[in-house]
Amino acid sequence: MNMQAFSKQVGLSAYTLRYYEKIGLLKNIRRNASGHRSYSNKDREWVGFIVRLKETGMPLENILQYAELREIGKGTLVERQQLLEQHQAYLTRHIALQLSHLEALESKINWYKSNKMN
Amino acid sequence: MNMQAFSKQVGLSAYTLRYYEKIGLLKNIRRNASGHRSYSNKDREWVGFIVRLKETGMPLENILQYAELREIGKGTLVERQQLLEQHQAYLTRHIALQLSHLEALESKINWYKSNKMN
DNA sequence: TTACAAGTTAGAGTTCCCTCTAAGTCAATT
DNA sequence: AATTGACTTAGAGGGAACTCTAACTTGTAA
Repeated sequence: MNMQAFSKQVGLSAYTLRYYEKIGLLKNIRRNASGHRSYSNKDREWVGFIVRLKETGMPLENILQYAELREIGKGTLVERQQLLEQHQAYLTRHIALQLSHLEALESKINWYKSNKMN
Repeated sequence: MNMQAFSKQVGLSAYTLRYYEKIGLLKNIRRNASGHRSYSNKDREWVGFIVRLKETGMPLENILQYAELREIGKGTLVERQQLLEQHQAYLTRHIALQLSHLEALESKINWYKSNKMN
């Protein structure tokens, strides 16, 4: 799969995909005869996971850490699990915070609604 | 209330508080005889709301928009309510997304857990 | 009365995460 | 043979949100 199609599929610009490769988040992307990148299904899965981590607020540096452990292989399974569990804890806290913010926002909106009839 | 104490209370650095003033997010902060800022309870409430909006992912530019409407006065109640309702919708979607990400993360963690016994 | 802490300003610097530019290559079409 | 379009690279540029520096003032305490 070429750059353009892959970019559309994963929702990242070609610039961003090259950037992720530059910083080491993506490795060993296959090239075709003319030197163009050719993305595989494995690449799609991996980028999908990167996007998930990113969308939940994990900085690229931390994702990179995970990526490097993954690169090393089976010996790092425990460490990777720990990283994800830490992030899970963070995300759980984050969601709780967002929910409380949503409540506060709703009560502010209700204040506006009741103030309309003044 | 002076800079230092206020900074601690609202959880923003003195730098950030000055920066917010510079970009117009904070206005008419009282000054004492020696020209130092003196924050009021109203200021604390307003900064608290700014922080809430910021923590739920609203860009400063949008918060500034709300701030400017607020500055104008009662005539902008409807507009402000609309802004908040848009943000409420955004936040609701955001939380739903985060929850789905959390689920996916948990199933990934479970995969790690079951792979331990290989 | 000199030292120190806490403030002030304008403006420069930093971090994160892209995003774009310039110059070039390659394969397919006209 | 020339044009088109999608790619390639290294490295520059950009926006958001701070964060810090330098030079200065002011009030308190020793």
